[in-house]
Amino acid sequence: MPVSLPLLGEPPRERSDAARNRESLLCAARRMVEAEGVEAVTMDALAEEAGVGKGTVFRRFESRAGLMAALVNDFEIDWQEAVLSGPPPLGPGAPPLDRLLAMGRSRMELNLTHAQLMEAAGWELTQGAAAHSFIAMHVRHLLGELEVRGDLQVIATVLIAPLAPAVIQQQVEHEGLDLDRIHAGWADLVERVVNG
Amino acid sequence: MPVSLPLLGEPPRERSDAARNRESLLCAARRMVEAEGVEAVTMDALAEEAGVGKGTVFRRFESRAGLMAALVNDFEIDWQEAVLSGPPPLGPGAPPLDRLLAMGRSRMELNLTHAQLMEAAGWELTQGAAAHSFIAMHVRHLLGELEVRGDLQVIATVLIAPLAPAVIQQQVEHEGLDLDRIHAGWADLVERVVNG
DNA sequence: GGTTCAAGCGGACCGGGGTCCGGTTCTATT
DNA sequence: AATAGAACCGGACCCCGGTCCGCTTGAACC
Repeated sequence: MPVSLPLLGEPPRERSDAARNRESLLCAARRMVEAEGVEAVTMDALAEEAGVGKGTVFRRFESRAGLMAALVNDFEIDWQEAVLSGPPPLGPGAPPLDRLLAMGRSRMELNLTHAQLMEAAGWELTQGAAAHSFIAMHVRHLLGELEVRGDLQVIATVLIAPLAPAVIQQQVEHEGLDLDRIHAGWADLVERVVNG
Repeated sequence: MPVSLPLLGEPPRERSDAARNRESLLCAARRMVEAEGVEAVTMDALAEEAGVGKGTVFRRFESRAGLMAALVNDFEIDWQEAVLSGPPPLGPGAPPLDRLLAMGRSRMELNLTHAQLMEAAGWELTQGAAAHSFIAMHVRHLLGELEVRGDLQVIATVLIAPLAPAVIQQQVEHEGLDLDRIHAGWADLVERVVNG
């Protein structure tokens, strides 16, 4: 009979070989993305590159989207870190409006840079929810400080929607706009909301 | 020697059997979507249901996304018709702000109703461009009538982004908001832009 | 009606995502 | 150290989107 019940908050630790494989897979994936682009990262090719079986890849990451999400997660963590405790105006210390505008700019750049990766990660749906909820919370907070009235939950979502990877990519690659102009338009709208 | 050169504007008409197969495939696809949902529409299953070979399906519609786009296109045509010449406030005859708000509401409903179909059609990227450009033009036009100052191209895109199927679906299905509330938030933002 | 040939047709085939299960390896317990 | 059993491993297998190519058919001109 087991002496200690498994604690709820303590998932049974990952075995050492499993951890090794996870690292190996993530490294291989990053290498392949860097060298040949996102589309070249086939689950079979990745397994071979990392020297493991295909089943292992799926065991670790559930799906291709899950793998891509794990890659995106690194950037996401760094970005959230920068927002929560980095230097102003993105981080704390600057006036709320400046922080909001800096957030938009920074997010546009991040989403444009990793648009393909995010799309492959099924961004709009699964993982997007987590990232979205962080950004939405941040934006609601800033809107609150700016004493904006109204349904902040919906307003935050509406302000965030134009930052989506597909939207930015569409404007940059098919409409020939540059980030400065896009951001200026978005900032214009934000200011009207705040001053309205 | 051919008596008449093929006129440039006149693509060599579709053969009758080809036209028959196209209709047959579209009908079968609509039936399957209705009965079993979008995901059940496999290219193999569709071919069998329509009584044609798989190659024919791809000849007609290029890809699964192309097929879905063809299905979406019907609704899209009707909607554009309603905007261009339907009854107010969506169609012409109402004040610009009323038309703009009605457009948002109507589009939200359309996008929510056909969210799965639109996603399967690769909405955000290919076909989305055509639909987007119609909506964007319409919104720019209304913003112009409302004498809104600024970069109308970018502002229009920013106002349209929150209407995207994925965004609406996310709010309705994962955040438990209803369309009335979402539309109210969007309308709030639009009014601030117009009055700002 | 006969001839011609581009257009259409269809199913065998391929590559990639995802599943499964028998064999192997790690770790907790004694 | 030995044992047991859970976690892990890997590759054969399945399904689906997409391609290819040899055969068929429709239509336009004689």
